[in-house]
Amino acid sequence: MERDVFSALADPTRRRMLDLLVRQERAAGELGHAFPHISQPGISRHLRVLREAGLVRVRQERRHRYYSLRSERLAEVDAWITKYRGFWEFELDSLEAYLDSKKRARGEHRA
Amino acid sequence: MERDVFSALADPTRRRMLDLLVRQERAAGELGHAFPHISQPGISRHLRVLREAGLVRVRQERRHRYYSLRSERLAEVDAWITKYRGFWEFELDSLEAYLDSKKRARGEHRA
DNA sequence: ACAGTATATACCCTGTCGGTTATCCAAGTG
DNA sequence: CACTTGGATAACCGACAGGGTATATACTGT
Repeated sequence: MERDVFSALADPTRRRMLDLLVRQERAAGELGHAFPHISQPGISRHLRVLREAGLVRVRQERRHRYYSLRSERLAEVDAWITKYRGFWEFELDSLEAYLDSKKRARGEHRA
Repeated sequence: MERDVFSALADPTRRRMLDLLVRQERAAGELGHAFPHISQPGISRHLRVLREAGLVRVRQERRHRYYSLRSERLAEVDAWITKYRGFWEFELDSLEAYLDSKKRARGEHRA
């Protein structure tokens, strides 16, 4: 338990699994069908990692185990990256300003 | 080259390095001082991973190599997580609505 | 040219990851 | 109860990640 969220997200298969869970919960087997090249135990272990990272929850109904997204941990990641958001907005602004100054320079040439 | 951003972010040391670069560029050695338990080559290799993931750029000046943040890739991660943002806002709304309905229920009891 | 500082690379070792097959368990069904 | 189905766990394996020490490279000042 208590596994690092970022390392859980490091694997592309697991990221795609989360993608599949955005709109609806899905049974483990259903998720598995999306990855025909991975064996059933492989799928099960990926799901375990996601569980241990707190990224999904499971609900048992009849014979099926339905996985669904848990928002909290993803929100943490979002919070982390928010620190940087201001930064790249600044960089893009700089680029824009640079291009803008160039354009203006050209304009002045012609004027 | 061309290394996966998510796996580069999977290591906590590398995340902290990025944190150190948010406000200013820093020389490799300067970054190293923040991690006294890791040897100089270890630091250098973490920086290489960040470089190969496109998360930082390097600039050589005199004897120093100054690392600074590159926004593009972080913006990609942000774009990825954006798909989920709506989701957890929905979940939080649901929670809020639930608590709200409870409060209202209590209110009705008293009323 | 030499010594010193800043950083990267080579090489090795160990632990973890992701995959596989075989097996187990739990739930539903005849 | 025996059988099937959905899914998790166990045991094993090759690849790789991340750490260390030793060494190479690059630039500076003398």
